[in-house]
Amino acid sequence: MGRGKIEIKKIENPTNRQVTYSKRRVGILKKAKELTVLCDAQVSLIMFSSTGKLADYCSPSTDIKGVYERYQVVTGMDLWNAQYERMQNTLKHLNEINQKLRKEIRQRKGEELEGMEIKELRGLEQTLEESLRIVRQRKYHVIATQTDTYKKKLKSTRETYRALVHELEMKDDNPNYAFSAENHNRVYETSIPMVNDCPQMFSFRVVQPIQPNLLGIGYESHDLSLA
Amino acid sequence: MGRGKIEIKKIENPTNRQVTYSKRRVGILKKAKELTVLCDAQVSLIMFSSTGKLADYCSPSTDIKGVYERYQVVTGMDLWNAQYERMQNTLKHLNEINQKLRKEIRQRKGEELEGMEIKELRGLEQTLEESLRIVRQRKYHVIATQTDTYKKKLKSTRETYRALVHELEMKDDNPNYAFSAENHNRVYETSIPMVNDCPQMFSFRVVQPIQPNLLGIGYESHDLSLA
DNA sequence: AACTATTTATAAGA
DNA sequence: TTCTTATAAATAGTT
Repeated sequence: MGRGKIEIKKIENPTNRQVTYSKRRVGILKKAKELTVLCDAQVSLIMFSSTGKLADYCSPSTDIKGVYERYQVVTGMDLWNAQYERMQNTLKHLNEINQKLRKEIRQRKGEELEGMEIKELRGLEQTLEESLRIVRQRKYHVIATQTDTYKKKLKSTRETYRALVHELEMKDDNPNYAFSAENHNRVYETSIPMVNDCPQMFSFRVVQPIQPNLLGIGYESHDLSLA
Repeated sequence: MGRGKIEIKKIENPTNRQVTYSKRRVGILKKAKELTVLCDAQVSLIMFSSTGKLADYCSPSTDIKGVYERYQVVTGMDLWNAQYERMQNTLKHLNEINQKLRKEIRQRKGEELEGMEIKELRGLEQTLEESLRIVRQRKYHVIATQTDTYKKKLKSTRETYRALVHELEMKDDNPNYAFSAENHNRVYETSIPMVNDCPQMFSFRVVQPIQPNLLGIGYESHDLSLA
């Protein structure tokens, strides 16, 4: 429909192609609109030119999303539902695991024991005894290790101190007195924080804290609710 | 372009509308194909007639999903990604929570204590002691309740028995002896299962089972790995 | 579904 | 790009 008939194949001249695209784009958009109005149809038309420019039309009775959803329903083609459902299932599965884990923790805490048989209660008691044994053992191990470390540090500090005192006595008549005094002071500064670092080391058998939940991370009441 | 010019407004006659739709549908599909070939464009055309019938075309260089995704990218319009990302985040969040729960359980079991300070270890020890106390208390409560129940049943059975023996003596000379004997037997049959139902009731202080994990549901090693 | 008079779209040129 | 215009193509009304 023009001055001459054209063959329907790619227009190689880019300028020509672009011009034809512009003209025909207007034409097809007009056709889409007319079809919508005349025939009460729903039409979605999306075009990308060879240069990547977008042009689109959608009947006013719907929108792109609506058209694609309807398309999915009619064709049975699956554009997103498979992935969506897969995620939904994973979510459900994760939630179930979550519930089981919480229940296990609650029972280990001694909550929610109502439904348990004697046999189960004895099993739970036993696992708790075992856990307690392991934790105590670990505690004593850590205490022993730390005590040992601090003893060594203390001994080393004492030796350094003695050496410096000795040095000081040797240089008592020396004019460089100030230099030795500096070292002297530094020894005391170094040893003080060692004691403050772990005050409970010297009282671990005396009093147990009264509050039940003094544990750090992992034992506070996390905000575990879902958004 | 026909015998007469028509106004672009809805064709009220349904037959006429359907005929026009059929003709124009063919026309616009042809236009879409020509545009694809001539101008090297990507075109997606989806139409629903007023009766709901679907007709569509898509350039062979792509597919519906591809066009749709490209459309999203170019327009910045968000059709599915928001929901998708929201789910992705929820999934991630749930996984993190599960990891924390697992860690708490492991620590309560006495595993993974390597990184813990003395203070934390003492807190854990304390909570385990408290849990153990509660579980024991509960166990004794259940045992006491059950023992009580069985004592009462036993007593009631004994009384029934005595009453029947009494009845038997009273009717000793009676010709209906067979009837009384039946009742007599039934009393024994009823009392036997009561003892078998709960054999551990009479031995709960004697021996603790050797296996550490005799607990029922909630304490087996669940398969908690994700699919 | 086919025909065809007419309208509409558009290729080529300006 | 836009306008013009000759011509091809689409299609409304008819059969």
